[in-house]
Amino acid sequence: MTQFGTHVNTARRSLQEHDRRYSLRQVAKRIGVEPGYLSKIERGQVAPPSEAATVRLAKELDQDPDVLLALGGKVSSDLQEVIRKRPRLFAQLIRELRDAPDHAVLRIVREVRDGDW
Amino acid sequence: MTQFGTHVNTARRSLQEHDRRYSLRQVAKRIGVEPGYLSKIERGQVAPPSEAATVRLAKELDQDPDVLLALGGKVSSDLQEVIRKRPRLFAQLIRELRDAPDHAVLRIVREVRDGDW
DNA sequence: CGTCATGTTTCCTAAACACTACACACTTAC
DNA sequence: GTAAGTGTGTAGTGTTTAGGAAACATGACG
Repeated sequence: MTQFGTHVNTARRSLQEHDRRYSLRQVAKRIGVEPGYLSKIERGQVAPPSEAATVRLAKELDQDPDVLLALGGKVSSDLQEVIRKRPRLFAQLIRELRDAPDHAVLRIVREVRDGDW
Repeated sequence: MTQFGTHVNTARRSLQEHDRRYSLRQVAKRIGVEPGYLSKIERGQVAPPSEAATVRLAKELDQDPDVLLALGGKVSSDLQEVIRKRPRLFAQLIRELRDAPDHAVLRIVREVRDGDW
């Protein structure tokens, strides 16, 4: 289950092809972790990093933070906070939407965005 | 920030009034923790318990698990799983609904429940 | 009085989490 | 050919999580 590592490695190497500032060492330095640690992360030798480090990594590699967090088995803490503020409401909504097809959820997103409440 | 403890204590004592099977010790035994631990939980002397223990406690005290988890600063792992399976979609939806009034969210819940996709 | 049952206090800990430090081997650039 | 840069391996660290064990104090009951 190290989707996380391979995903990061692939993304980084793809950037590295055109820009040698995306070596493991340089990326590690920019996101503020030790090279050895990032190496192990990419090869799934350790668990995915903390939320904060994951988000920095996602930004650095131009990835969607929520997706990368998900690959790391996490959910963004700001989303969790939204749920925790109105647990009954959001729990019900999310469970209701668990098996809904993407397009149905998307339709709701658009509906809400066009703010007709 | 020990909303959790006082909430549990209040709920338990209110049950205890009419039914002495809801002493701290007996509840602790039924949910499978040591009395000393539950005591500390109720007085906020330790952090809220794990998700599993919180859910057992909620059921025992006839409380909504999602609400009690929220008071403990947690979000049910089954909800997290739903989000992690389609992170972009659900992240967008939840952020969109962050500031929506309850009745607007409820309307959507009903809409979805009446399954018109 | 003795013995339940109640809640509380103190002390301890095993496991998981999130990393750092540093030495190593190999390639590339000049 | 050496200096710089690349990725990797081994070992160890501090912190947090999630409790358990056992003794203690208090009150009610028969």
